[in-house]
Amino acid sequence: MNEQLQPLKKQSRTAKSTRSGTQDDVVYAHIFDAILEQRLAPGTKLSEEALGEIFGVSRTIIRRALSRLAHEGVVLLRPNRGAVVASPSVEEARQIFYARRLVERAITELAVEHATAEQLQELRQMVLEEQACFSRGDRGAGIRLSGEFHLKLAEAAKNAPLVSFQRSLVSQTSLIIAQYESGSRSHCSFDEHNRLIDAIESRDAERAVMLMMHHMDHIDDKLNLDESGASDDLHAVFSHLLQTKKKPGRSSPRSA
Amino acid sequence: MNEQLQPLKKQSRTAKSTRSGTQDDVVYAHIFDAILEQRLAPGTKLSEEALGEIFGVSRTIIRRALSRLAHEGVVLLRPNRGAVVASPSVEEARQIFYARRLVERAITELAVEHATAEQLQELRQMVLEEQACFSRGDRGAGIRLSGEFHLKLAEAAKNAPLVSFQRSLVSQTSLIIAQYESGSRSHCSFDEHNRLIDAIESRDAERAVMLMMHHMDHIDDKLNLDESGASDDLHAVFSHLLQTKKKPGRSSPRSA
DNA sequence: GGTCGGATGATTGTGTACAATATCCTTCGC
DNA sequence: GCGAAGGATATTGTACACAATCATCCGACC
Repeated sequence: MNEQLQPLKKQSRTAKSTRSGTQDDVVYAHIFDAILEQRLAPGTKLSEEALGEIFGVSRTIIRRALSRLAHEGVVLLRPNRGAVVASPSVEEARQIFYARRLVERAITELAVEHATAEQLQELRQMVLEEQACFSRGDRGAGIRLSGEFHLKLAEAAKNAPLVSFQRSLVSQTSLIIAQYESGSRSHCSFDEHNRLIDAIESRDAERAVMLMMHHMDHIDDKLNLDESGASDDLHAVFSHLLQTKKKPGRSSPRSA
Repeated sequence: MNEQLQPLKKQSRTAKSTRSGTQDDVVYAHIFDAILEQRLAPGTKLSEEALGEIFGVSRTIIRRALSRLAHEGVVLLRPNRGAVVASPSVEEARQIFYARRLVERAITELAVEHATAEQLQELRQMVLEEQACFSRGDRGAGIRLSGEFHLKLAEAAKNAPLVSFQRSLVSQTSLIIAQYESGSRSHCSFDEHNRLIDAIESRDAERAVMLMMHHMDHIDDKLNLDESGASDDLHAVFSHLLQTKKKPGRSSPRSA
């Protein structure tokens, strides 16, 4: 399973800008990208020693990176049993999407208020890159860039706590998309992203929020959360045999 | 400055239930409590070696605990320069309160929908404890318990990402209260908490949300964020001399 | 006299060794 | 043949030692 990760020492790659230069940022970014681009499947065990050897650093660094990833929810850290790539359940996915609608709405409103011309320009640039990825057939990078678009939008909202939360939500959303996406391609249709930028640029909060909410609808419409293929939760698999059934009860804060 | 922390090995104290028993949880909880109860003032340097000696563990454990605290925003981790207790600026406080209104609204709606009788009972119990603390004059523990009330409410909402975010927001809010609170006492008036539980118990979402929003109003009304006493930001201190002034522009999502 | 520069001390960053725990396989008993 | 108990192996948890970096202080130079 080691070949799925980039060898090492190539920090000029797509992996996040490696701002402060400290080693664990590089490791963090690489594993992060690998998970989001689905080069690491959900449930894969992340051995500290193996990762350390791959990246040429000690377990100390790996451990820190895994800790950060765990805090963001893309890695599950089981005490004394090591780390695995997270595999969100359907219920967890629902909770994440609920939170995401909430945050995206607020971010959109704030972005309409605070986004600078420069930031809007950067957003347009990101949409172009995203489009290029999908047309190139690089699905993994497309999912990742699509997520980074939403993260960039959060930065334009100028609210640090929301940015931090959004980072966690976007990461997990990407994981969910990678896991539950049904057949149809063209995920975050870049067209929607572009129209969203238009609305923000014209400072039309109402329209921007509407577009964002529809965008969210389209994302989870493409997922088949209702009939998840395989599950490792025995109770969920055999739930139809149990007497105390739980209703799915889709709860989306669209009316809020 | 070492005497401000509890000696060690007293994990049956008020510090969080110490669930998994691992050492760093204990250390984390103790430092966390110390900060929230204002036994550690904002800006205080948190030396790894000193903390390690106090708690009788190695720097490895301390480092992990500090890392977690930094992720929650109550500790600032400066590369190569050590950790300090966070001291949120006025602008950061505003952003935190904005996010908190957003989250508290959603949590209240979800709690009305999902809170069990048992959870409501636990909430009432917490209000009693909180009340006891304030009447006993233990201001620090009062602030902390008041925060834990809001955290417990988040758990009743049954949305894991929101709980996690709320934990971070509540921690930082406590820090802000400890830092900016103006004269008047009786912070989170327990009465408001009680009425909130009533509304949730009667499944009256509209009233519960209204009470929660008023509760938020009362909290930041008690803070003097507009005329912060001292600041370490020179630009902020002498902003009236600068030509390009920034308007404060209070932005609260009350109309959302 | 003030400021720049270098040496010194302290503190954090990283690697590694050892201990504790979980997992897996073998073996024993039923 | 199946299940359970025990040990062997591998992996994580913790402590510690060394390297790198930063803050401070003192002296020299302008």
